[in-house]
Amino acid sequence: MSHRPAAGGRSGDETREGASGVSALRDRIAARQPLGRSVKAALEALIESGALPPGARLNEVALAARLGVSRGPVREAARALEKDGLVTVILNRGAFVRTLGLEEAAQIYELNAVLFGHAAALLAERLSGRAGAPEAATLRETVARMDRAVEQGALEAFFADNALFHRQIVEFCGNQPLRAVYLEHTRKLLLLRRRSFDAAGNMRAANAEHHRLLASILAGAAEPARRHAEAHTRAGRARFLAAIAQGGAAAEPSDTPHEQAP
Amino acid sequence: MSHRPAAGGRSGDETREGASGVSALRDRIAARQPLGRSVKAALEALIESGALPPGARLNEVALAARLGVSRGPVREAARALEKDGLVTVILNRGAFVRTLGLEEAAQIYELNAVLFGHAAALLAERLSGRAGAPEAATLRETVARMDRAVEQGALEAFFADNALFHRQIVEFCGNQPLRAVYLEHTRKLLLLRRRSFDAAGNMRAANAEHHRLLASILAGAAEPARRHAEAHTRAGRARFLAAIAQGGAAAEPSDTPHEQAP
DNA sequence: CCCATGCAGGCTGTAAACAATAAACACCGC
DNA sequence: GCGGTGTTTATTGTTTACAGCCTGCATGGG
Repeated sequence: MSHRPAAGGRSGDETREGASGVSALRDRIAARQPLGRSVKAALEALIESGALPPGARLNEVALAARLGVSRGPVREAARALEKDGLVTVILNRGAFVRTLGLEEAAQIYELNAVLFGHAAALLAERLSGRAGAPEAATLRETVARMDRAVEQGALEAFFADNALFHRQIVEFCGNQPLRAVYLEHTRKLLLLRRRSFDAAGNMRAANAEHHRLLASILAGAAEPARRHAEAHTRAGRARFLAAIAQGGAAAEPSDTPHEQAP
Repeated sequence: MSHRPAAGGRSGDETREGASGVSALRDRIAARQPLGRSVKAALEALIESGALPPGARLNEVALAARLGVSRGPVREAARALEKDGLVTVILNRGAFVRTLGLEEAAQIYELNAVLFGHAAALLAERLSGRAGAPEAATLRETVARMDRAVEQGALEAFFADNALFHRQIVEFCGNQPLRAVYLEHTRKLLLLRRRSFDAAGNMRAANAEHHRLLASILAGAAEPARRHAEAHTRAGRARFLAAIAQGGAAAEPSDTPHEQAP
């Protein structure tokens, strides 16, 4: 089939090439998904990296030019980000990177505590009596890796496995909508705050909480697992708020020198 | 300001008018919001009314013509609906109205039970010691209206106030993200199942549960309120599953004569 | 010196054209 | 008759163009 001039994808027709850095998107990533999807990922990266700080406006034409696509996919991505809660769009004004207020962040932690707690309880029930289940082994491995990271003071590694541990629990609990909601809100927290809160000292405490939680889950004790999971999340909130209080780099919309929504 | 030819909005330039029924959208609704928003609402109405049954495909050009707008806003609305979980889009194939499987519906009920339970607990704490709070009065009124509806066998009225009661509780609990998630998933359940499950007999039972729940909340008893709210939601799930089991009109994707995704 | 008004520019909202994919159909060889 | 293949057609993905809105600045009046 398709004995057409082969077209060679769409890499050839872009004569006005490298306008700037992030480009080169069209050529590789567009492989098997709508462009809007790739653009959304690119925008998320820009937000995470701080290139688009909270309060900044997403200029459609500028971003389109920068990514080497037209405004359509950029618009689509912006609306998707709005649904994800990362930006807010105002009629005829455009999309702005949201600033996560302290109040809202605290509420998200509260929500996450309930969700994570229930996931832990569900998982404990699922694993009850099946200590040899593959999920159990996986969780044990993850915690073991975190132990090593703590010993070595490897912050990045700990962060990664910490996120993985939480993800695995909500994954294994079996409730898909719960998993989706939890991950969505966790990502919101991660993207919109500067992740400078978890000092090395807190790493030890957090890991100890992980051990207690995992023990309850593996013992099949649903309610203790729920309590430990909730307590762990609320402890995370406390760490976050404490870091903010002592002049942490986050939340307050006043320190963004960029244009921002009224 | 704005002493321009007054333009009269954008109602004048559409000479090729009434293509079909649902139209007339552009002229009125577009008042102060992007068209995509209005289109999304229109599509939701079409889904709820059954004009777009589960499994049906959303033809962009057809819908655009029918609503009297171009494909852009329709696309935007379709993507928004995907984020809401009402449709799934497949690359180069389009958007299809989702069919809510029994499994997933049950999981959503489970999630909602936890969320609603926590909302009730939070609200109980908030109202603890403040029996005269305006929220308390509002809730009492809603339940009173439901009492009357039950006596008169007014199903529609009961449904409306039932939804309102739940909405008020998550509203008053003070946690905005929790409220958003709960309402989103509740709407998903409402839109994707034929709401034929709640027979008149169940109405009485549900209302009794409302009374118990409200009593706990007003008494400031957080944990009992949580238990009642969870039980109420799970009872709703049981009613739903029972209705399905006895040949209810829902869920199974096999009975949709329309084209559907593979 | 301060404030309101008029004006210009940039940017978004919407529409319509263009390109490419995927499904459906008809045709051909076996 | 049947499976495979080439072609057609409808529909989506993307780009480009146009119209209106909002904002910022300059200008004139109080």
